[in-house]
Amino acid sequence: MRLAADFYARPVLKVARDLIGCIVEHRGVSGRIVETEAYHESEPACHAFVGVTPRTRTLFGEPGIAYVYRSYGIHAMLNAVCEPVGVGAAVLIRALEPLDGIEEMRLRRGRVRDRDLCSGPGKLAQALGVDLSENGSSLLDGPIAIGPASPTATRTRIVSSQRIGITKAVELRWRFCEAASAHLSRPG
DNA sequence: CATGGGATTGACT
DNA sequence: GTCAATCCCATGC
Repeated sequence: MRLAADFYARPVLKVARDLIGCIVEHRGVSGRIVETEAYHESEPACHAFVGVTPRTRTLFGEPGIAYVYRSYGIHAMLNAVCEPVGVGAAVLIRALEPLDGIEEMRLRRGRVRDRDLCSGPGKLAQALGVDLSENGSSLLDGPIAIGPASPTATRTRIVSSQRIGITKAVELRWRFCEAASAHLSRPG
């Protein structure tokens, strides 16, 4: 079961918070989301701040598609596009707790502690095998799937903090973490 | 067409 | 703690 389009067609801050605990899956490899960040066209840290360009076109597309881009020439970053068509906004998936396909993650990630298999946006994209060709693909029926959090899971405490690695709009506390998780990119 | 800057990571001192 | 890798693309001439 996957999250539906109307889940993504909401304010990006709400989606970022609600994605904590949800399950990302790609070709049999999956993990539980423990860290996200929200980005919105109204603030300069968001790629969409500059308007529609070849790079940002995906961000303005249908809610529920993937925005995948290359960071620092090396790493793939996986985002879920949010808000109505025409609004540039997305949630960056920053860390996962590995669930399925852990052996495959180890093969792709090399010799690291299991808690570091997906403890960062570049790491999790590598562990899942997500690449730039999946930019614009649908999370509703494409190769990357996001399913709801388990209803039986114990309710976890979610904390917000400043986003990581940006130089603009640093004051916004648009990062969301599962406080108790051992799989964060950095402590909450 | 040339330039510069990243929503990062891992290796190294 | 410091620092380089590496490439897409936005910007400016």
